Amino acid sequence: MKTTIADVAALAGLSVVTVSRVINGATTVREKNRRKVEQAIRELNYRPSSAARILARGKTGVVGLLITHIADSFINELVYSINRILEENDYFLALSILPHNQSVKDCYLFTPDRADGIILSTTYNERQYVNELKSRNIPLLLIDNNQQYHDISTVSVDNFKGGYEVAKHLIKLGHKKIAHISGPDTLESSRQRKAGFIKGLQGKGLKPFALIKGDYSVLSGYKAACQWVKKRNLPDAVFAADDQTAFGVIDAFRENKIKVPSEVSVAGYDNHPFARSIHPFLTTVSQPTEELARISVELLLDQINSKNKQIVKMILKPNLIIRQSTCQYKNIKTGG
Amino acid sequence: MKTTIADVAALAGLSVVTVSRVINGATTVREKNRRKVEQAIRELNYRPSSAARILARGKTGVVGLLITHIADSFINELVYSINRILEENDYFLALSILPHNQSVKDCYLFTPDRADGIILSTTYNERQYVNELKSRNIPLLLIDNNQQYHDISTVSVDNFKGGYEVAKHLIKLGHKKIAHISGPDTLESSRQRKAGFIKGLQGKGLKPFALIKGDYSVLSGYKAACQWVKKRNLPDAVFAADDQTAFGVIDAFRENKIKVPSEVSVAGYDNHPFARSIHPFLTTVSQPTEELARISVELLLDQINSKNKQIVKMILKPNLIIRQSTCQYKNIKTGG
DNA sequence: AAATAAAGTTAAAGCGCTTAAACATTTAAA
DNA sequence: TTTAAATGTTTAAGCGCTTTAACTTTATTT
Repeated sequence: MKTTIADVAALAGLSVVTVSRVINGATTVREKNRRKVEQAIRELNYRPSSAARILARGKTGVVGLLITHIADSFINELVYSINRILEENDYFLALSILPHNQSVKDCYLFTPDRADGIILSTTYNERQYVNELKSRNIPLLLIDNNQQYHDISTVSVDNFKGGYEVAKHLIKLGHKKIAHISGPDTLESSRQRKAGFIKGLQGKGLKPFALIKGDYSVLSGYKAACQWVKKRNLPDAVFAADDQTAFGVIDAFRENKIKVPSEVSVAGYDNHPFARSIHPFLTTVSQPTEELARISVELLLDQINSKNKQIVKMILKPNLIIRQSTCQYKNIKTGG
Repeated sequence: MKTTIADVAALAGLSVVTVSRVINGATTVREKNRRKVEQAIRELNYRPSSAARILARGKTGVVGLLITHIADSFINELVYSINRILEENDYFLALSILPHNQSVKDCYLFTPDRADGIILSTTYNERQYVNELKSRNIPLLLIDNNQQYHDISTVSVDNFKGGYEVAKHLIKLGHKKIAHISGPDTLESSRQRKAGFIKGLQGKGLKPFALIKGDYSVLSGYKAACQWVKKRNLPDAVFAADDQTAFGVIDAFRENKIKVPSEVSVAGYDNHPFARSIHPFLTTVSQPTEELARISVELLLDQINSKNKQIVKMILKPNLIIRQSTCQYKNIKTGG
């Protein structure tokens, strides 16, 4: 009932070994016979059983990507890039979702013989997850998280630098009263962006106008901005720890007839797709997703193929994208 | 080097068959021996090879979910729900991404022995994808797409009804000049929402104030609203085909000092997470994700286990969620 | 203590493929 | 034609597990 390699061999009038050679790209097969085999495969709509191949070869040809959340534009791009780059290298991508509070051990990718290596991307619990995955003894790479205490390779983007660059940009525009709405303190990315921002100000002898604790949400930005409006004490510029927060800030200012950027400049972080469609177009920081994906995949494949087993910690540079939501300081405050 | 079931048997002082029985939950093992086996498994950190099991049993215990895009709040919830429900049924979820313009045949899940059944969720090319997947002769279910011409089971949400309900709601509030900004005509969901909306108006003898073609984006809503403002001819209410479009509409109105909802009511579709954080909170239509996931999984598992091979076409009802962006008609137009 | 039921064991086959070895057949080069 | 190189074939083992069958040991009943 199930067509096997033997069926193909029979139809092609050749041996199973020859068919296997064709499938696996051996060069020792005459062109004419290769054609016969390919024809038979097509006629029978044959595809080799992955389980049998994995068992026989001792490797899967699969890289697993373990992520904790998917509805996030950054992760989305990352997944696409990783998928494409793996394809270029004749590997498959298997994606696995790790719901909150669930052990890695309960997930698809944890079972042996599903993947030759795993890329982990998580914003929390990374220590537990890494330890659990390490117990599987499989090549592992942590992406977008440069925790230093793990003996595994890591590729991430420099959030400190991102925050620093935003500060530099806003200062250069002449702003002095610069506020920051951070993300959750539990996230390394958030802590780094804030630290970079503060450092950037310090370099020019400035202190933050305010440091508000947010949570990477529209609402947290909205509320922070409302507070400033209420106190009639507006900053010259706001650096929101992510674009969603920035959207909330802009929203609140507009509701209160405070013009962005002429009265207050606003910058975000992430280069969310909306950043190009909301008004005004948002000044933000974009992460080099493509590069992040390529480097991660290459490092992991090297590890899988034992080309290079060294632990690598790589930190990529983010890019400041200047759009319409930030402009030169003008001192025409109305609401302040 | 690799620990196998034989190693476990040796350490436990029992036979391989007994170990296999414990692993597979057979009831014919004495409690004492079961403990021994479990202890040995723990000591050796043993997990059976999935490839070997699949090969031996002829089934994978995996359900594949094939999706075309992930950064979408609806899909996100759906994936989580499906994952959880599969878990309850002792199945694993394997997720596979299908990039634009790529054949299903190139993706992870298409290879034999990766999954016992596949759930497909796509907003385009569904005919091609379904045909390619059918050639694999594997239980298949199409989710959120009630195309009638496929001989496969389908579970979807009634977009027509959703559009109809929004129309009814807006009419009940006293609005007469009701506009619609649709999604792409290539999407069934968009066509249905529009059709339901028009039908809803017709029932009360109304015609759409305008039917604008959008594309499920913030910008398309923004532009449509700007046009109305420019012509100084505002609708009483706007039904945007999705929440993102609605966000754009609200954005444009606010920029032009037109109050939502007191001057124009705005309704969206999808119950996007932002719908609860943007101001005003958005009246929208939510889809019964949990139910969608549960029914789909159950139907597919029935098919896999040959309990029920019938083709089922199920259409679930959406829920209108009334928030702050729609209100009673007041005739206080300023911009019209 | 004998009879019966329950729990384990050994042996063997098989899932579908890859890979190596030894040998046989073509084909191309000398 | 002879020889060597290139292709194929057959045979066999093995990847790690499940499952069945036949049989043995251990526990439970009467």
